[in-house]
Amino acid sequence: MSNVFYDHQAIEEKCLSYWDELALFQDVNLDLTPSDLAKKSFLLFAFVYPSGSGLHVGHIESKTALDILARFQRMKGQQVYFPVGWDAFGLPAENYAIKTGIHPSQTTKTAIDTFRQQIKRLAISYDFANELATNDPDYYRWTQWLFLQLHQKGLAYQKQGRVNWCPSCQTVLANEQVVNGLCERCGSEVVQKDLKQWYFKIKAYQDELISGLDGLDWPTATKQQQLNWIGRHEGVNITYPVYAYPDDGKSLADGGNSLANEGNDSAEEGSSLAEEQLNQGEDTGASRAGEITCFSSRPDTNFGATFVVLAPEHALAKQIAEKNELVAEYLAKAEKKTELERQQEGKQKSGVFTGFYAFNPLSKRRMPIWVADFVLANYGTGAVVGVPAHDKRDFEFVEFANRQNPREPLSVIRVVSGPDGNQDEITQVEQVYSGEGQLMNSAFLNDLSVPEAIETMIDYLEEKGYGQRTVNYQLRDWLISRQRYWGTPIPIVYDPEGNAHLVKEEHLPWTLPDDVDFKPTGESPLKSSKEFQERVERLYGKGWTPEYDTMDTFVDSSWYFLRYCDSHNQQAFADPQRLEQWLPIDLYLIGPEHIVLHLLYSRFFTKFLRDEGHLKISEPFAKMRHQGMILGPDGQKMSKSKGNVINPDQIVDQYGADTLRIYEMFIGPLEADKPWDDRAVAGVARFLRKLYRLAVEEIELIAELWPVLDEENNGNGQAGGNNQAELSSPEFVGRKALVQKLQQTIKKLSEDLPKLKFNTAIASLMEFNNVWEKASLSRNRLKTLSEENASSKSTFHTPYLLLSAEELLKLIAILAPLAPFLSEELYGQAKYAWQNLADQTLGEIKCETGEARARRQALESLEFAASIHLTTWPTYDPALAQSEQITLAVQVNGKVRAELKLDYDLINDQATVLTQAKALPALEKWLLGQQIIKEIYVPGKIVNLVLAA
RNA sequence: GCCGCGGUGGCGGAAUUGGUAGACGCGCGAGACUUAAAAUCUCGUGCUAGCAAUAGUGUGUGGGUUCGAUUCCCACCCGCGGCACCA
Repeated sequence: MSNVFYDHQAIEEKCLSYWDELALFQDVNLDLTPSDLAKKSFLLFAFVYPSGSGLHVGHIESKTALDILARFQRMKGQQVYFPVGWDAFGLPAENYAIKTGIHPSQTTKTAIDTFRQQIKRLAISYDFANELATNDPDYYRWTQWLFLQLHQKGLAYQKQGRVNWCPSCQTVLANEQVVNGLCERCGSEVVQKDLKQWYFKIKAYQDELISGLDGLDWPTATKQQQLNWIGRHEGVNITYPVYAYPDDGKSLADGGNSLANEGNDSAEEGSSLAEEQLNQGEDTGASRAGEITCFSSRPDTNFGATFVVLAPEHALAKQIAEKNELVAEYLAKAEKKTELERQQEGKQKSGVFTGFYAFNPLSKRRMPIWVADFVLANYGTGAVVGVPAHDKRDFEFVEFANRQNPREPLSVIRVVSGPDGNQDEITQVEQVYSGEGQLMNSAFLNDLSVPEAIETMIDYLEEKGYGQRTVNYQLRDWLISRQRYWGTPIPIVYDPEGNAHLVKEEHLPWTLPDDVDFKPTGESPLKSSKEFQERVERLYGKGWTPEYDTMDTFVDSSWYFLRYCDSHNQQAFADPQRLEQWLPIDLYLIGPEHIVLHLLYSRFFTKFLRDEGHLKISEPFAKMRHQGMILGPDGQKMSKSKGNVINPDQIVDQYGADTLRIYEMFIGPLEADKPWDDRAVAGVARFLRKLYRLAVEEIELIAELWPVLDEENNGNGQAGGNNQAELSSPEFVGRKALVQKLQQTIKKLSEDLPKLKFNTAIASLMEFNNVWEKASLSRNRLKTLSEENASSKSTFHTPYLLLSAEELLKLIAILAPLAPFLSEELYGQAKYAWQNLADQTLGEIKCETGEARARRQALESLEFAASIHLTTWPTYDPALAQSEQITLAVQVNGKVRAELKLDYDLINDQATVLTQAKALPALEKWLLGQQIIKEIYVPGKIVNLVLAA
């Protein structure tokens, strides 16, 4: 018996071909009946890029997690849809093609085949009948269709402008793909280029992308990151008149108006010289030179605004540069800087004075206008007012500016008091205060709090016509053009005059040509295709040309879940009823690295298609969770260069797929990062081997013992008609504890699996296994003992069962989602061993008693499904799962001093519990001569006796 | 700087409507089997003192609330992730 060997290789091979034969979970019916609708569960795993190196252990973690859930839900009777597909376009395959000359379609196909084979080997129960790949014309035809729809609504547009360019990848990048000034893919320094590119107008949905987050069951951190990225800021756009002075000699085109009647009403004492000069405008020769609008989220501090700064890209800055060499020089320098250089300069301020002034009507102050690259062109208006007392950057800029131009220093005016009413002058950067406080030096705002002052000020500005309430967003439109080959062609053609036209819908899929030269030239590789050019001229006319750019692969991967609803549909991207039935996704498991880009884009597409009448939902992913990363044994992120990569194939070869699955689920919470531990893998393998051995022994024993079973062994653990001696026999006690543990384990798994708490679920199975092992051990001892004694003709001991057939089947069933191979094998063995017992063994048996016959027939009539994975999830009996006795901690003054064994029936009997507790011998020395002033009993939890001090 | 998450034995981690901290696994120690090793099995294992019973102490630090705090509140320290001259 103990030589039972779990031959994982043979068993896995056998199961895989058996499941293939059954087409288990393949091609599920996606047309739901109304009663099935409530039970539908659409489980989605992040789209995978099929890289050449195959599946890594990180993939396996998240795939296994969802697979366990899928299998569990199926056993619970849910209608589960668990599809798979490939994010197959992308740079690595193309770069590989450049190096080797092998066409990306070839490497991609090979990679997908490898992935699919590895996934099957791990028993991930995907529905492969609906598999899709983004490089399939059947798929990208609808990606292109989506482009057409967006274009027709004005949400896909072409724009000339400065864009991020990766010199190594030879393509533009979206803002989201630039990380700290570097290309997120290859790490090269990103430079700016002026190009005409295609954009999707995601900003059209910016408000809904915020409000839509409210009802979603997503981790709060994820929601927060999306909010940060969209970056909504309320504030006010304040417009200031701009003046030039004759001595500066650079008046702008349309100047000439005097300041005349500006700001008479709120005049304060102590006007500075500058203000007086301004107020006397005409006399000093100041001339009106247009106006400038600045965005501010802190208009309450506007009395402390002492200067204005323009971004180098600002229109006014460019205008000034035409007549001012210093400014022109600065703009030229700023333009050449890369994102990285701007960032590396960090807090090092630079800038140049323009010679112009803005007039602050509140403080009656003239504010010198500077140009500096710390102001961003594409946020707000590209111009800001400087409030150095309450903004660190502004203060640092003042320090710089006053070195640069000491003849006309910028001043620092405190307008908000600090904590404890601090009103000190601000002379050092450490004093700059951006927190809340009382307003000061601010006329009608004085003594108001910051929020009050903001409201009062905005109302005032609006009333006076100086400003207008505004909302700004950090989100920018999505640049989707890529100068690469291996992607979805943008369905646009140009007429001979260069005007863009949509490719006609009947020409979709607008196929990616094959005859291209991959060598990067800085231009789109599609330019080299003869076929592409000929196709356009044939279909659209002489002199017409195709759009040579392809789409960002995020376009492909941000609507795939819709296609899953109906992957083979030739008439539409999916059938409307299917979409309505299956969406939204019930659980999306995705790595934290996709939180910003992919999710934002997917939500944008969903909202757009809803507005077009194709979808009824506004949010695609009702519930989302993230898996953590599996780190190398050294606690570092796995990477080839560090040599700490674990190869999953090798683990499967050595220990089997179930071990790998359970190990990865066991090492820690799904969402946490956790290091790989080789020795712990072996521990999991040991656990499964023991479990298998115990189960096989029990299966055999059940089959062996049917003719001689007695009541207590075949029952459900209840006392029945046994006498006292039987009840207290070790085998009865051992069996009873085991059955109780089984009930508790079913309960634990039923609760933990839907919550994705696989680590604790597995721990409870291990606990069960430990109890089982101990019980089995004492049974074997008894057996050995009785065999020895049998020869000397003393007491003969009957072998006994620890688990009944039904109980064992329950155990095998709860194992099924976690260890699909092991449980299928055990299920098959049980079926084989227990069916047709009479045929197998009756010949050897002299006489079958009536009772034994009944037992055999009961065993034989157990119904077996074709697979354990087609059976239903076992139920548990709460009464059986509950121990009859509980152990209660008894505290004295909050410290545990004794334990009280308590019958479960007495759990609510406070008086008895307290009496029993106080009588505990262990408490004697603590209570002796002490007065108890308070007795606390929390039913089932604790007793605490509080003594007088 | 802002936003978010976290800090528990030698290690991964468990336990939260406040109720015996350390489940489960790894490692480690002792023992059994073996000529020996591996494998397997048994017992032990937070720390300190003690042969032991036992006592003290213990969930990043310092306070607070409570009969009782890993859990709640306040302040701080450290780590991780995201965003970042966003005015």
